[in-house]
Amino acid sequence: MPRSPKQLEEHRKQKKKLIMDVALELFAKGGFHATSISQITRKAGISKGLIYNYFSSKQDMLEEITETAYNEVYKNFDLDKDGVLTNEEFIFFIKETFRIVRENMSFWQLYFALMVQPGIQESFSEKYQEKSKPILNQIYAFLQKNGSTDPEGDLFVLSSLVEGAILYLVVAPDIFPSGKMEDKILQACFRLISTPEAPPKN
Amino acid sequence: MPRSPKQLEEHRKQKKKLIMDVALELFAKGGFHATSISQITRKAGISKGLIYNYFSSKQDMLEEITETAYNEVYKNFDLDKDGVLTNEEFIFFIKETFRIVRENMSFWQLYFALMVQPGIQESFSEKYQEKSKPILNQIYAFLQKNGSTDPEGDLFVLSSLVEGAILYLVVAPDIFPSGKMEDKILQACFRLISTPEAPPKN
DNA sequence: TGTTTATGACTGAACGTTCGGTCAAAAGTA
DNA sequence: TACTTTTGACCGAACGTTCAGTCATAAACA
Repeated sequence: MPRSPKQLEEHRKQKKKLIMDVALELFAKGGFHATSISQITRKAGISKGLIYNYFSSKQDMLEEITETAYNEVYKNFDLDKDGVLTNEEFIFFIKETFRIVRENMSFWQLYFALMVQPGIQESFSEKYQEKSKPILNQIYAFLQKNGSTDPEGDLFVLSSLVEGAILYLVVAPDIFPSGKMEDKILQACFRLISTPEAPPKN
Repeated sequence: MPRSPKQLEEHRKQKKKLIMDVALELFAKGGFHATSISQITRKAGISKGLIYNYFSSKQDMLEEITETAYNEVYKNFDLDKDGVLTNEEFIFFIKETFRIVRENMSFWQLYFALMVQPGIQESFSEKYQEKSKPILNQIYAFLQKNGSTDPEGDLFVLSSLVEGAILYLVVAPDIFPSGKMEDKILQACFRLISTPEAPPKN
């Protein structure tokens, strides 16, 4: 249809993105199995067959969507890796987390669905753990630096708190007064990481 | 006539429970839409038709399962209602929560799936909120008693922490060293509810 | 003309659901 | 006791429907 090979590739890229965006939204809202190819094509304004010019199967589509989405997510987490996190960087990290979740609600909805029901995408949990490991390691080091005697356990507690809050944000975004709650979670984090002897001045 | 009505009813009750147990497990593991009636009947050792002597539809089955399961869950939460929670009762409450989750893993897996994807069971989230409201109210009062200046916000933070931990417990039960982590969560709760001026002796 | 995107009617498999019918067991009858 | 009647749990083939995926064809460029 278009002209040069360059333009061609560009066009394919855009079409693929359109399909993936629509599919992600429908998968997130209704679930993978409950969403039909026809629904996707209807909403994307394309034909059924075209899907299979871009993806080899519905399953493949899901995998490409999750792969792309969490690459998108994690490329935003480039705190300088060399040193251990400062307090400011930790605050930034938490705020970034909430910002990213708020801007990719559909993905995070799908994320929880795939976490809870691993049968839908076999390797999702493992892949995700792998991707998030460097970040968790930084938090781990941050906890050690802050005098934690059980950084593993404290990391778990912190993760629970943040993941729980994200779950609320995703499940009930209109109940969640996000500005205030972000601050509350941040405060709670500092309460949890500070050693009992020396409470933080923050 | 044939069997006595008493015997009959008892038998029906048991059969229904068998079907519901099997279905709950499969729904939890594989998801509602991905689980077929045939799978359920195969695992329960019954015929396809029998399902429809006990339930009017697959959807109805899901609704009866969730209704029964969370009645089961909440009947165990009978702390004496009159007064405000003591510290000991609060500790008991958290420990009970984890115990109940550990003993009903399948339900809680399904719970998260239905929370994240409300399309599967329309009224689930609302029904669940209604059931859990009295408990949350008790915690709310407990937070007020403990000097919280923002019990609403603190309740949210506490809920996030506990729900996040439960999510971990459900998603990765073998990674979660449950004994230790329960204690950690409990400690974290007390850190969060204590006023900054007067840290708890616990 | 040759190449590639795009279409949508089509297919076979699998799904939830239905229904005519079977059968073990209890109650009635003698 | 032995035979008949009556019940409802139970079965599984078959139904209509929906699904993911296919393919012959057309349209739009080069």
